[in-house]
Amino acid sequence: MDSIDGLKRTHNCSSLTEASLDQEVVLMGWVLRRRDHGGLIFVDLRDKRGVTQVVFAPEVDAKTHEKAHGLRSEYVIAVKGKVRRRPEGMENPKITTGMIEVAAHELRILNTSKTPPFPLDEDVEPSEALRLKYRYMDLRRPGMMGNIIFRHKVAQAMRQYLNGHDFTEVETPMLTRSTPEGARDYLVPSRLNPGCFYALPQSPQLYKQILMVAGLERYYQIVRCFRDEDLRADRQPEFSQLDMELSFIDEEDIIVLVEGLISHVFSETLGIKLKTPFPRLTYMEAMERFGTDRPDTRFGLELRDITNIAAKSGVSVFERAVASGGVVKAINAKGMAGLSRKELDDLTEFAKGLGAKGLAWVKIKEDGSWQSPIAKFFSEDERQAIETRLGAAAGDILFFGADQKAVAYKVLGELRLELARQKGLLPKGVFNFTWVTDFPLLEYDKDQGRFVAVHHPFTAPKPEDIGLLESDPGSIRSRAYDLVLNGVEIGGGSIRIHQYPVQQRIFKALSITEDEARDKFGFLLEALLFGAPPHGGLAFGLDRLVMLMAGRETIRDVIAFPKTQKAQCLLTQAPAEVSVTQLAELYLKPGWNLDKQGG
RNA sequence: GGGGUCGUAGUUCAGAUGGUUAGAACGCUGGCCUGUCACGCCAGAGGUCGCGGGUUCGAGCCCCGUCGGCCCCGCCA
Repeated sequence: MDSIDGLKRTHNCSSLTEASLDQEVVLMGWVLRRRDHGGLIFVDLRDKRGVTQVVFAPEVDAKTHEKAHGLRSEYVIAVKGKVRRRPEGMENPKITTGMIEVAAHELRILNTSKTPPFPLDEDVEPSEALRLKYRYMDLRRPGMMGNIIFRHKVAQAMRQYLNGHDFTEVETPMLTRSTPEGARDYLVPSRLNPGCFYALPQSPQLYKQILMVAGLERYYQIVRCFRDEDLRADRQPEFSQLDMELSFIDEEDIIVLVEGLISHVFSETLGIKLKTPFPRLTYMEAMERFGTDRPDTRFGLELRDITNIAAKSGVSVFERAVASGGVVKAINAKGMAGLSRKELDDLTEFAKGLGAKGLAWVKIKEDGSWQSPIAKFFSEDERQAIETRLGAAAGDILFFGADQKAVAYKVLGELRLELARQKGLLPKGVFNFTWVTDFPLLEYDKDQGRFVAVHHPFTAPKPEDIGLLESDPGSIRSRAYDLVLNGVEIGGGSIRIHQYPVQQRIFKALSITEDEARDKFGFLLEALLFGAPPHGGLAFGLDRLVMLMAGRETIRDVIAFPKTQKAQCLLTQAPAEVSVTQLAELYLKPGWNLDKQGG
């Protein structure tokens, strides 16, 4: 093993071109591959930036050539040599440095490496468990390294834009208090306050509102948030938000600002010019046309309502659904009448898995007739009416969902996505943004027997709806807005309540008692009494945004050290048991791990 | 809490209906090779088939349990 002493790296492995011919250079990095021809040895040297071919030849330096025989994958080396043009016809157009090579006359082996647990070239994808255990090897792969660097660029572009718009970045506490509403908290016991716990923030919501009361006017923060809920491809227990809050603004100001921000980020990092303003949908429109509040607008297959036609048809499941207050929605899957019986059975199972009782379908045959288990129940007029409403033509297949609104929307909304996936209707490299506005402020929670906030309890109601707060809380619309990208919610926010009496009324509608409100949110309520300005904001899911921009399917690929679905870190083995002494200091009793403690 | 799927060599995978000694490719080790770039050629090593139990004359394959990765519902953003 050799020392780095006396050697200075002069270039990285992507920077050498024909402009550097005949220069003496020093490169340092990892051995990606060695092609040993006996008399001549090629090494692909990789560093953070790229790959450069190094040649070891006896006529350049016999000892160095001899030493290069011993190189193996992932050895860390430094080479000193001369940049030369590759012989005619030996260029490699696949790498940026493919026109040149470095003829090494000095080789230092700075470290050796065990044989990697999985190959670092990206032809075969190792299992995720292995990648996470050896994350440092996984991150060496150019794709993953690229993701991490790209994420940094996105964050920098965000900061650059906001710094230029009079925003101030402020850090808020990680050790905060647990509040009701929202997700389950991660708790941290307090040694100095026996029996008391901090909570890790689900978001800096209350702090950023307090900053507005403080008069900061424009705040942002790229901040870690924690939610102790079950994981998904796009959900980690800790995730990052670009969190923003502004004073003296309304919805329009925020939407315009965010469109500028996103456009700047896309332009700076991907070179893509986005078209603004982004399309907007109300929550109602989104639900009725796409069956979800986060519509993927990259393709059609929109939902249509045929409740009034189906109500009178002889199809008993339709009639029953309508009679019990439900709806009948339909999708026209254009040109998909070729779906096989097996495929239709699978789609039916898919629908049942989402709560549907079944999945009715109608194929429009070439002669215009209906092929369907339920065809016989419809009159000619009803068929006509349905075809007209759905724009149906020969070769189409229609799917129906008849149920309570929530179920019918969900089933057809998901079916729409599933059909799009199966038929390849989800183009890569297309970025369809949609604002969704006019969310309901409250929804009734059957389990708790009370209304709960759809967004959070500090969201302002629409002024024209506020009169309904006591009479019909479920119908009030809020001043909340979500930003959706390709069917993924990447941002959400609202105009907040800044007047004490309004906040009081909302708490009351949420069945939060005055005592409880004072106990849990007293500091905010009091702050509202000291000249709180009108304010509102928005938070972006940074991981999700970067994931979509990078064309990945899970946020784990854009997080350096993510956790598994069981919220474990395979690299560090966190979470882990702690000593009884540690527990005692925190006034916690051991013994809750019933399996291992034998009850 | 629930549903689905996967687990076989270092890696990615193949192993119909249960049947002799569990295979391939890449990687690894040794040898040869002066224009390769997924170098080539020759030889070789490498397996508790996730783990435990059961059925059977016989289990990688069947059954039960369990552990782990992933996807999804609920939950949550």
